[in-house]
Amino acid sequence: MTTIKDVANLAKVSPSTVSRVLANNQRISLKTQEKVRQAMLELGYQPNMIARSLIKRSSKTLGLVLSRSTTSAFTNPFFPEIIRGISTITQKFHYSLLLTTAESHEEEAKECLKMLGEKRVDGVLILASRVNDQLINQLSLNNYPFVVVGRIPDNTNYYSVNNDNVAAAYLATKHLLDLGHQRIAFLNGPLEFTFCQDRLAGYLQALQEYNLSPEPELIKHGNLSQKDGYELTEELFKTTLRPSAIFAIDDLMAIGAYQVIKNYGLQIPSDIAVVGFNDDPLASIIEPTLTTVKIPIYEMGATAARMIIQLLEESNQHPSQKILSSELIIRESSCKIV
Amino acid sequence: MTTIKDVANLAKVSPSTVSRVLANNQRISLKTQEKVRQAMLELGYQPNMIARSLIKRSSKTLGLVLSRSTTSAFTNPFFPEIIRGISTITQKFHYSLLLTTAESHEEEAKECLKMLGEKRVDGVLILASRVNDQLINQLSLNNYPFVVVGRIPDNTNYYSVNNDNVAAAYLATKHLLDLGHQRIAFLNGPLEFTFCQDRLAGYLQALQEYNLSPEPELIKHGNLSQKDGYELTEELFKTTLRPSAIFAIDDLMAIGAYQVIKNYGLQIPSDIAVVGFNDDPLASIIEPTLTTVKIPIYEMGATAARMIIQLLEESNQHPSQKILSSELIIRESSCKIV
DNA sequence: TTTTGTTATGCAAACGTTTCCAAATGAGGT
DNA sequence: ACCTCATTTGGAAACGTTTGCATAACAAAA
Repeated sequence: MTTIKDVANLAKVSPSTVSRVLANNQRISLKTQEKVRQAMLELGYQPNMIARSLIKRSSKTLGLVLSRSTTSAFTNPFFPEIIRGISTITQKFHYSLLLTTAESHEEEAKECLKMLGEKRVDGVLILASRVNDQLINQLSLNNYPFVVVGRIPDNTNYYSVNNDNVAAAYLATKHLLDLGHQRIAFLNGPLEFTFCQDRLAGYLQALQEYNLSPEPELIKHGNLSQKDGYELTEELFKTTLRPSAIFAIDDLMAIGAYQVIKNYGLQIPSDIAVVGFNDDPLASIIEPTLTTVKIPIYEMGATAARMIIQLLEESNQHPSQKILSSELIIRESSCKIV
Repeated sequence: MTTIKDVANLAKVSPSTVSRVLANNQRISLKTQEKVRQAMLELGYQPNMIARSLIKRSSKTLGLVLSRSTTSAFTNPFFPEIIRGISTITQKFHYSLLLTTAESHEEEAKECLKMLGEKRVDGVLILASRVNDQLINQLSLNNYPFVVVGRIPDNTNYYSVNNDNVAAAYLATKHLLDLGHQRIAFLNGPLEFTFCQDRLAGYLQALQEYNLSPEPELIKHGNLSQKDGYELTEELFKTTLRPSAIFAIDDLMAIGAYQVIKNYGLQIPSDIAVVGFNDDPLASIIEPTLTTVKIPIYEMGATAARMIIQLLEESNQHPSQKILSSELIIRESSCKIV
């Protein structure tokens, strides 16, 4: 391996000088700079980041743990997109990204704390927060730098990036109300996730604005899967009065609803309108194409990454919450019934 | 930060002893082991992996670069699945995974060599190999440990994991031939990818077995996208004699073909049968459901990870190629015409 | 020439581990 | 009690950097 000493020897200077050239230190004469650069080139020198990390007490690495449970990340386009957003920024700022997967939330927390404790990463990005998240507590207890993608309940005193779940769900519901629908079912996910709470809030807010009182039998909870979308819709269809529209908290659930609706020989949107969430690639391919809310996933990842890097590099930061806005994409599944 | 010295002080032993307890060295008396463990617990000690990496000359980290161009990784389920496979194994063997994204193949190569040169990672996993891959040459030139997921042209003298592309494409084509199809179009990807070459080979092999000579106008090349699937199928439909079946090298292309077929008012599979590749979640949702080849993506990732870890930890390894078999999943798009 | 001041460079310590080698400890045999 | 030998422990160097401090080099002022 070629080290800084080899370069120093070849350039006939001390290692310190080489180090300073590496750091673009101004107090090195142009002559020596040139000499050193030449030597580095000649030897194909690349600094050892491990050694640098040790003395700098910073690995210049961010941690990301993908939990299987987190919004069923693995079948979801969420996952690759957010990584792309994060990665673009980390690269731009010469950071690395350490990735771990976990099968459960407990494991996710464990991995997170381990990465930080072992000094492998300088900070972590947390995806999708829950109502009573021990991990968040532990992180702030240890003063570990972190940014969460999602909303943290109650306490706003953290760094976070989120999309406007309340507003988006409100808009989606309003869209259905404006089409004349009165009985709008809501297929929700587990309430332990704050985004599920928020989208429910948006849904309720829209109903209220139209002076409709929410009907408990129209609000169902399940996992964010096609299967649960299917089953919950079947339940809905067994109620006395069927809904005329379904708002699903995830496109996959909407797909599940599609299947039940078709099984019943009903037409979308004339018999039942459907709106999803996430703008899964599926949404524009399935028939009829699915109206859905498009979240700026890439941007959220990028923003979160920028935020934590800033937090790591500038001392005078204080907690901030960023909210990015989503967009309702209207497609066939909720077009006007002519 | 609590270091090994703090533990040593508290346990009234030397740092060396603590280190040995950490490494489960047998030559430490049970008494001291107990003392040290107690002290570690009390202080909540976690070893600094950076320091360890420096002296051990190993970061216990694997590198993975996802290139945008690589099989259009980002819209593809390939990407999350292979990461899951890799990550499961890295965790099991106490390795980490360093992830980078790149927008082009050149950038991918650059990032790869950088991670290795800077000693951030001990070895890398390369996805989807190309016909004339400079990266592979550079890696082996530098004696960097790597495993490729895919097939390397010509030279077999590397570590690799692949699925049985030739056999799988052969089987898929044969399946169509057995259904009585004679004019089977093949929507292929860029021939610079070895997997495209291999699947073409399988297709040709099946034709040959049925004494059919391949017709150039039935073999089209494009990118692995829905858009190109659409456009290539439109081209196909302008030929004198339309194909009676389409074999697409990727499900997304098959979806593109679906749209053209439907635009022409034709029925799948009665007018035209379609077979895809990859078993994208879409395949089982789209109507009619799509016959496709299911690749053991997770297993490929896991196998590749196991392979490189073995290569890193055991000195007496020599290059080996593993081939995992795929499975043809027959669905509505190619069922028997009754 | 000497002094002063600035600028460029080198020395050595430090980061938190691991591991070689030597020393201390203790048990068993005389 | 002493010696031998095996076992357990500690001291110190090493990994490849960065950086505070000191000094060398040199130009400008006296």
